[in-house]
Amino acid sequence: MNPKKPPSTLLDVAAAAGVSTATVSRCLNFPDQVADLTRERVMTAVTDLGYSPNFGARAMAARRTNTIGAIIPTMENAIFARGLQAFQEELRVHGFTMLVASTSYRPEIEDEQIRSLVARGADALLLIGHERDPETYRFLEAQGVPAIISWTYDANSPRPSVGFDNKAAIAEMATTIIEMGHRNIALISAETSMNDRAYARLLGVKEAMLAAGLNPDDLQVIETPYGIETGAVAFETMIKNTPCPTAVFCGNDVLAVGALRRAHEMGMSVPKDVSIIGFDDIELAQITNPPLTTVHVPHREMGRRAALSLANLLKDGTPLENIELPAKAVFRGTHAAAPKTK
Amino acid sequence: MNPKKPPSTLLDVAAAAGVSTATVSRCLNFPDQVADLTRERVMTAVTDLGYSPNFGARAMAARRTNTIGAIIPTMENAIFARGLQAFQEELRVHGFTMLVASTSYRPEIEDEQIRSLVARGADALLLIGHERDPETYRFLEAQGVPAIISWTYDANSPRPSVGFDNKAAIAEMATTIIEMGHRNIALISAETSMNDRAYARLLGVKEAMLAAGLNPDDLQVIETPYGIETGAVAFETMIKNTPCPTAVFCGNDVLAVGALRRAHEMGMSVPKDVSIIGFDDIELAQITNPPLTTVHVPHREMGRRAALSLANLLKDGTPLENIELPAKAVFRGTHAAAPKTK
DNA sequence: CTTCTTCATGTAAGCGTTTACATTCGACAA
DNA sequence: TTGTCGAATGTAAACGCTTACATGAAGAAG
Repeated sequence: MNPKKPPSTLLDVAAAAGVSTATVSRCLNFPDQVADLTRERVMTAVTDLGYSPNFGARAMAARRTNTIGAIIPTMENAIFARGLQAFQEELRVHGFTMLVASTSYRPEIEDEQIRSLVARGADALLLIGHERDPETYRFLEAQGVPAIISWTYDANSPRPSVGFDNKAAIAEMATTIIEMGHRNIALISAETSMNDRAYARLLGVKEAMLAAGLNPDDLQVIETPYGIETGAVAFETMIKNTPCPTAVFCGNDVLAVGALRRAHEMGMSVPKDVSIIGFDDIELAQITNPPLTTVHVPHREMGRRAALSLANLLKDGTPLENIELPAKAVFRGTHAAAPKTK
Repeated sequence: MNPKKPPSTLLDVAAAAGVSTATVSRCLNFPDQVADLTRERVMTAVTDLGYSPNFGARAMAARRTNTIGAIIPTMENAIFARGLQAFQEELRVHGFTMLVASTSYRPEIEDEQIRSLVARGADALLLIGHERDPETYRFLEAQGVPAIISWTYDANSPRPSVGFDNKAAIAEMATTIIEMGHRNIALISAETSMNDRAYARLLGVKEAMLAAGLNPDDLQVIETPYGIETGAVAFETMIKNTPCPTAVFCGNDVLAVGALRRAHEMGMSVPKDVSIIGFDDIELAQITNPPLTTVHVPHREMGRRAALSLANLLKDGTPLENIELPAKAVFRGTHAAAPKTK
């Protein structure tokens, strides 16, 4: 369509302003190192030509990008949205840019995305959960790219993280629920194979059962991909089991919302007939009817702290710490004492 | 911590494999141009060294990146999630990678993100809505970066888009609602100043009112940022107006969900006391109680078609087309005839 | 046994920045 | 006047890759 003039370069700007490329570069990066008059001349040339620095070239020459990559399992629902938002905001304060990628909960895609972001020059990475192919960690080390783990906390992990104790959080919730008389417990979980958060939550429920004198093996578990509809389907399957569970824990709020909907569709009353418990406390949890009893996750604080840690690492070399944040049960409307009739 | 060996480069691999950098490069990009034996040797070296190509250098040398940027207003809720997902999937089929950025509905941030993605080498862009500073369009043209507009369709626009007619879609819905006897109409809208979709939806409602013999100026409008809570607040304000609206349109489902919740909290019955109508038909719309009457937007199709168009443009130079997709009203549970009592 | 092809590989010139180092030019102290 | 110093600017060497072009070897054709 156009004569397709190639975009202008530093050299073009330098020529237009009658200075060297070095001066232009300094104008852009360290404005105070250059004389006021020159600076003005250069800036005019920049806007006149619509100059925009080439990121690749810049990254190559400067050997850093001020970019931090975030790799999350999904953008489909709001689970990570609030945390990421906070992460980005804090990053921005420190002069870093965020790049996001999502994996659809698939380890091989995660690996691909990690490599892609590193290749793109990410100075550091935010990753969700500890569990991944050791090869991937080796790769990051070889490339010299630091990574912080989030959405989970494990005191014993050699890798720094900022998150909460998934197991303890759900165990706390489960303990209370069991105290309310529930004996037949079910869990609709995400697939636990490559998802340590999901697995930790499973363990947490079992732990609470054990502590309460129940047999953890009696926990009925369905693993399913995340989604409202999948949650609904799982709930329906679950509820037809014998013994029929009176308390259904869900790996996250999205599943719980699906379960809740299906419960209503099946004519059940929540929480009278069955208790449904979520995890995450996303905005969704407050708009269901009744509002969802769930485990509150410190989304924003996690994002903020993760950003802060990485920014400090990149700026002054402050080593990453292992930070634990509190997650706690919030009791709203979808839990109640176990129904008497049995 | 480590001796911080710098990551290995093409040269390292070449040395390790005993070939030239050109051969390594060919191995990676055009494997069939190189002898089997050599290729094997090179590939071994690649994995041994944990080599990962430097994207910046590659982009600079090859003058393209096979990357397409998508800039959306928000990731906070699922409004754009499904469309983006489809966009990405289709892109992937054609060998392109997607880069996402979000703007929080702020034009100046959008401009920043556009520049950032272009600097990062995006070969093309997906943008939401037509309306933006002409300067931005000039910039894109100067940089030779094609962009496709989405989530809206305007036959008269000089810029190619793939979307639907926001005005007509909501007008269709409004016409039906008015036919059901509603006379006092309200609209909870996103801010219309730099959001042509929101503005078109406003016009659509007014158009329907006019066509039905009502006075468009009687439309009660509140503009508010997107969010469940903001929707709730706006609804409460709205409903206290005189005359009290019997039908409340919402600029999107998120606002509508907030409105619906507040209606319940205020002890109103929906749709008996008031009809609430959303827009977008995101997953959320089906889980409310009652399920939301809303305008269905062809999210996935839009994403797919946009990706396809851009891929074709980039591959064979097929020019972008202006594509209109259908959006249509879906009547679920939150609308009813206007209440008699007045 | 030449001469031509063809295929696999090597050579080296960019791509657009940043930045260490060199240069220039006044101002100011001695 | 001379010397010194610092501020402003210029010079040119990377940075890691792709690719047009050159080279060489091995067969095919004459």
